Amino acid sequence: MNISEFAKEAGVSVSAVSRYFNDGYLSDDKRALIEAALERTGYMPSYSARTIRTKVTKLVGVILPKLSSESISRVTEGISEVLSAEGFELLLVNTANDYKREITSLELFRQNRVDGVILLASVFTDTHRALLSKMRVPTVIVGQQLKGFNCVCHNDLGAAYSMTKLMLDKGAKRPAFIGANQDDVAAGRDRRRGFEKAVTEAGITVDPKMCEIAKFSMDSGYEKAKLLLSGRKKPDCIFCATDNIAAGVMQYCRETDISIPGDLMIGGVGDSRMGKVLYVPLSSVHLHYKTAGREGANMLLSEMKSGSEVHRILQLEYDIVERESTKRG
Amino acid sequence: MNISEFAKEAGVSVSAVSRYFNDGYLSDDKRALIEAALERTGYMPSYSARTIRTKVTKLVGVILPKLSSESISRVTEGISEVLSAEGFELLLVNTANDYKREITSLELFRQNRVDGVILLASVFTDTHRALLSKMRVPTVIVGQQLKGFNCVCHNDLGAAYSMTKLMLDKGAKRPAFIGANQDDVAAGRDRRRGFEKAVTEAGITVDPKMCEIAKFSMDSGYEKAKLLLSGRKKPDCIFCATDNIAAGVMQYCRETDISIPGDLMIGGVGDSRMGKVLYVPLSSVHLHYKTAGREGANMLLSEMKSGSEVHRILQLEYDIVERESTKRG
DNA sequence: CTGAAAGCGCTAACAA
DNA sequence: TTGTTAGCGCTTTCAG
Repeated sequence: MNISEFAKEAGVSVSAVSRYFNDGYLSDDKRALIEAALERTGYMPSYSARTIRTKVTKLVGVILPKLSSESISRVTEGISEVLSAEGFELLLVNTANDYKREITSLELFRQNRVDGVILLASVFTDTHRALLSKMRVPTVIVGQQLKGFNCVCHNDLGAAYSMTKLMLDKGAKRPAFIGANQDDVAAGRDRRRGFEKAVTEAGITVDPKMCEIAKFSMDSGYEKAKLLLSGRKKPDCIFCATDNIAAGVMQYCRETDISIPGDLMIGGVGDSRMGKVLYVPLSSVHLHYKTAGREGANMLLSEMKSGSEVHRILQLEYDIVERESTKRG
Repeated sequence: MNISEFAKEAGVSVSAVSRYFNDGYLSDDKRALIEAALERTGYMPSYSARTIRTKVTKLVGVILPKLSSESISRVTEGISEVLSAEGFELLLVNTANDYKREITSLELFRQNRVDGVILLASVFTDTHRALLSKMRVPTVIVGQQLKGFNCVCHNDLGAAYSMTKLMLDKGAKRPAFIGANQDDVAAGRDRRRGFEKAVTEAGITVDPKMCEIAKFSMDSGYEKAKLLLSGRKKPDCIFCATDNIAAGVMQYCRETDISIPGDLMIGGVGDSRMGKVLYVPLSSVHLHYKTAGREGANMLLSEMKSGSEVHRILQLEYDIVERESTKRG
């Protein structure tokens, strides 16, 4: 059933029906007539027909690298909360860590189909940048800071610095690092820099042999821990760029009877649910993921309303959460 | 730029352009002309205009109760994997455990906007059922079994039965249960029935005082564990309807020095990542969440293709994963 | 193989 | 307030 059939059924004109659904002027009689017919028929206007006229889709494209990650799903939850309150739906693209799909989705969203885009990417290539600057819909990047674009990000450097400093202040002398892909500026590069800053400030020289790069997984953390802890110079603390990596390290320590925090302190980032229930509860840095999602959505919302081209960067702070894994002395 | 402007730019007719994008007949010359113009202009056809004619949105609505749950995100990942391979995008609605939003989203999807719907709900009311039978687009329910509708579900009863039996076979005599909301047929009712079946079969009478209902959270598991373990009749094993609940129980045991599995065996359901790294690794039942998502998507796909009205129910089996928390003798 | 033209269902300008 | 009507950008007959 379309609007004119429905109008006939209701005994009113098409414009009356259109006005009913668009807060237009309408007398109470007509309104009642329409509501009665609505009850009878269950008519609903077609979104696409509306979109073709108004150019408004009430859809926001969300591009993310994976779904089954605690941090990403928290961000998405924040996004969803704010946008759905404003009547937007999420058009979700899970790129499964495939850069190409990030590009094709951006391409897909570039022209039409959505009113705005939120991008949660880990690595930005030149292709990303080129495409992003050609976007014709408002776009916000969450979780990374990219000059010249709207971003909501975390203070990754500060988070890593504080966590490392915490362990150093407790007397650690041989700090080690297990980080993430350095092409990922936030979780990779900045967290490494934070670690290095704290170490250097403590008057210790950063030893490249004490630094490993892992994948975002427990297994990878386990492997890197084995590498670091079976060398001759043994670390007395390990800063891990994510809680997942830290959990892997802990697994290894458990199997090899390395006592935590006695022999080795461990610190992570992300304050995941898992960290709290590990066999030694994990000290970590709480990052405000859900808030990042909310703020990203708010930024997008105001961008969509104003249509302005001012770029803004919002950096969220962090909280140190100390648990047993660093509780020495 | 619209199709006719673009056609002019390319020096071909509107229909040629349309055919280019729709695998229609087209000579190589025109094809080349169009591709050249595409390069120049970056033109992309409008989805809504296409939809208004073809009635095809290439969108699937996915309704879920929350995002930040390991099981749900794994299901969603499976859905996304299959559907995106077929060129569909996901229109995601996070109802935040609000039944009303489930209803309004179903309502929203009922008529148009999406080509199909996948529903991950925990509780079905009469309103759900009424709305579901009025859906005009193919719909599949994942994670629950609802008579008369397309479902992909788990063998929740069997999973609970096997986990409980495992503990009973190891000599447990005073089994306890911490379950979920009984209105949730899968995670609530069926898992309870599975527990009861195993207990009864072992010649033990199910003691209602040994059964508690928790929320889907660690904290709630902790509280219920306190209740069960501070009574005078102390359980020697607890079957928990979810790993999260089990993690809470374990927290309590750790604080009160109850030894696992010596004093108490614990079994969960879901085989979450967390279970593996708990201070006592948790025995659990692996449910094939990602597969459930994939199969749900496949079912929807074939439903959308055939337009048939045959209802199918697919039940996936489970795997027991035994870890330390039940390793006795 | 090609192009002209008739809609798809809706909104909004315009005239009443 | 109301109703009529001209498009929005596209697909798809239909006649060539």
